[in-house]
Amino acid sequence: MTAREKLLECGISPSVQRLAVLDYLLNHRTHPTADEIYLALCDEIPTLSKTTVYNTLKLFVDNGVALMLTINERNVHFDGDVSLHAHFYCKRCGHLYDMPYSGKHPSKSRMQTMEGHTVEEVHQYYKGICRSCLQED
Amino acid sequence: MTAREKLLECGISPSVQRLAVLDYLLNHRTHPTADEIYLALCDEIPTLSKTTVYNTLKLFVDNGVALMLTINERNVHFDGDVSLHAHFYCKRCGHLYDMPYSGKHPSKSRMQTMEGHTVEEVHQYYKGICRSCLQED
DNA sequence: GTGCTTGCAAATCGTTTGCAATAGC
DNA sequence: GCTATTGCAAACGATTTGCAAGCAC
Repeated sequence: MTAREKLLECGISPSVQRLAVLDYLLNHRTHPTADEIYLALCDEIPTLSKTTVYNTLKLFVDNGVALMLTINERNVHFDGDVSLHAHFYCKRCGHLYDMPYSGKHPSKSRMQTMEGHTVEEVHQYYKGICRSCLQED
Repeated sequence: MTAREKLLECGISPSVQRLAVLDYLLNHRTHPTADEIYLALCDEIPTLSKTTVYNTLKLFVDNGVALMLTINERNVHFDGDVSLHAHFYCKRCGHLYDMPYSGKHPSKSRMQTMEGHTVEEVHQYYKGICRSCLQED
């Protein structure tokens, strides 16, 4: 499915800016911050503003097109892969790795109830020192 | 174990301010923010500064006395319960509930390796609408 | 009296807001 | 033309920093 089709499916009108942000998310599985996305797209769309990037990412998160990762307390990171998976955050270099999810998988129906609460999102992450940083020691 | 003993055990000198913050965390399982802790302790310790609360919480997190919860992208919350458990965050009221951890429990030895990374912390949380907010609908 | 701890004030910076300009049907 | 979208500039607010004063052994 193309980025354009994905947006149309969610009822989001595919403006140049929105397509560029979604394309970036789908082609760069680096869990970028809003700022990283903004800087990367500046060349391509010189008039792009950071506000639009923030607006667009919020729209994507609200519509289930992207995930908001709040692992790093300084910046929010975004993930275009909305499938159930975990992350590993390196305290030394700040890199975010994808990891398999190790918890109970929620039932097929997207909505699940736990202790009376309606669960809409499931998050799991690990923190530590990544293998790349460990090699440098 | 008293708060004082806990601090001594970790090699943290138990100042009035540090004891007050730890006491607050252990007696209020509400996952408070730095600001909430500051406001609550202002009466007790009129000279307390927010900087000291931030310094103290950082010290606690670095020494495994408290957990830093970055679920809410606006404020960091803190938890004096460092045992392995999950959280539920209500998108409507912002309340944080304790939940059982549903993933694989890490091995007894505190350090665990996953895909070559050294894991020091494991986090799991859910987001949705809590039972209290659901009743209001 | 030396080193750790505290606390004020200012700075930082990621993010949000207000609002006017623009684009697309 | 009307509505949705964009983007600038300013505001916001949680957290950090620099540094001087205070405390404790």
